[in-house]
Amino acid sequence: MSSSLTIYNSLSRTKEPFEPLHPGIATVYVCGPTVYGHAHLGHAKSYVSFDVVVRWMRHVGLKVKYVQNITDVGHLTDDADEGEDKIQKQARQERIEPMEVAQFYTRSFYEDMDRLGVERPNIAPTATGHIPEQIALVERLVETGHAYEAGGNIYFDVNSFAGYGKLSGRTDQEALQSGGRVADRSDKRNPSDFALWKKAEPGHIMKWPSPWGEGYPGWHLECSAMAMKYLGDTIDIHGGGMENKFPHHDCEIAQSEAATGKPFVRYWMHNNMVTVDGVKMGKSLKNFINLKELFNTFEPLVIRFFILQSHYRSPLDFSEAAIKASQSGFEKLQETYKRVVETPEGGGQIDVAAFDEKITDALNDDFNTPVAISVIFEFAKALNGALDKGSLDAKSKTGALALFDTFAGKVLGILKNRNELLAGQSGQSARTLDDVMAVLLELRKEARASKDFATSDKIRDLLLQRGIEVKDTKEGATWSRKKA
RNA sequence: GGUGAAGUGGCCGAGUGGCUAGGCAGAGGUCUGCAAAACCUCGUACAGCGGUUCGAAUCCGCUCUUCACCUCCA
Repeated sequence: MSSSLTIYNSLSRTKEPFEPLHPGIATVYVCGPTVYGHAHLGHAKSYVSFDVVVRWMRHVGLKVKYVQNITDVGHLTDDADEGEDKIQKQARQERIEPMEVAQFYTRSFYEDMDRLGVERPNIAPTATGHIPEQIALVERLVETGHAYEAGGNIYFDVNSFAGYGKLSGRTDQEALQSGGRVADRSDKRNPSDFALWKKAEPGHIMKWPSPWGEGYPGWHLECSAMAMKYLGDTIDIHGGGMENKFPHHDCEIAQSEAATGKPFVRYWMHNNMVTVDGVKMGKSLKNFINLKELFNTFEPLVIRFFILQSHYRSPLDFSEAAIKASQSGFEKLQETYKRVVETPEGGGQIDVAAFDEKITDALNDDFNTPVAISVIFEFAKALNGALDKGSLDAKSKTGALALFDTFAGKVLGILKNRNELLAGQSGQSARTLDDVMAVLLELRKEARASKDFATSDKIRDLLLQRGIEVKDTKEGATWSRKKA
């Protein structure tokens, strides 16, 4: 009947059937944000995408253990022995403690993700909270000869690990060395070697004692240490943004597999970037779209819907026109859902199962949310056709609502809360509003019955001016709040 | 230079050997007192040039263009 889950594995560059290491349980690690600024649209694309990944796996019956870190050690602006800690820099600019920066932006991040309907990970470990684990991993690598000390820093010896660069395809050491910038001033044996632990320079605030003196962990270390701590030496899925394939993820593979001798990750998943006018959006470029600002113009769920209308592995080009188009479609789906809820039971029918299967197939095919959404649109069209005839039978109505609740709601998270949709809000003021609206619509109905269209149109127009839209249907007039 | 990805109708955006993607915008129609909403109909798109094939947007080659990564970044 229905297909089973396949995932595009960045490591093999093919779609593979998903078979977790331990049947029925999926371990998932996704690179979290570095908390030194507010979240932007790029974060939204990544975490909304993986939110659907997790939600879908849970829907198909897997028990998912989802870990997403918070990077609160601000790594350097480059991998050489220069540059400033990003969080420390922000702290200096804001004249506050580095940890205050991290806490502030961590809260900000979750605020934004909550509004986007992104479910919280099961475990959200911080880098600063796992310094001992990171030190232990470095010690293990030093003991096994995969790492060495030089000038107070500990580096991973890339030549000690066969297959370094297998994820990014960057295995040509000659090419890796061609940059040459690092080689000039570093103690590294090989320019590709990367820092596991760095000695704290004078003035460096975020530092910890270690067997090698006061210092701080290298950029790539925390993910390996925390993923293995909470999910085991071999994890099922590791996700993150494409730009982290190299060097970050290749380094994670090297240091983890060198330490354990076991495969680190079974399925690598990488989401594509958000672009603005065709150019990548990034923190270092000035073109990033701050989510809090975007939420002033568009509902968070519209942003989520916009993101899911393209595939996670495709780049998403941001433009106001594109989001507005999504908004129209989004509202159309909410309206259809509302119509189904409110429709009387009668003779109309719809074959829900066929749509259900198509959506399931789409999501099983590497989480193809755009296709799933297109099927929901087809479903809505079929439903509206049936509803235009006046009713739905009990089975069709129940099935249709279940489809919406399951796929649009539980899995994709693009369905408004039913109460919000139906009444605007619940509670006494809403009931009062309903009563008042009923009176107005009754007056308008009487005016229309006596062909006093001047009055009936005036009621409609005045309401519309205040954002309340009146629609005449076969069952009488209905109203809804319309956004500006 | 190296490593990857991609170029689809007005816009966004799936698909990937033959069978309608979908959304938005636009045109016509049904319904309506008029609207709105909904529904129906309408676009013969796949960068270019060759090749493979009965058949290619989909495979192969070349060309052009774009983007990402190779320094922090979801």
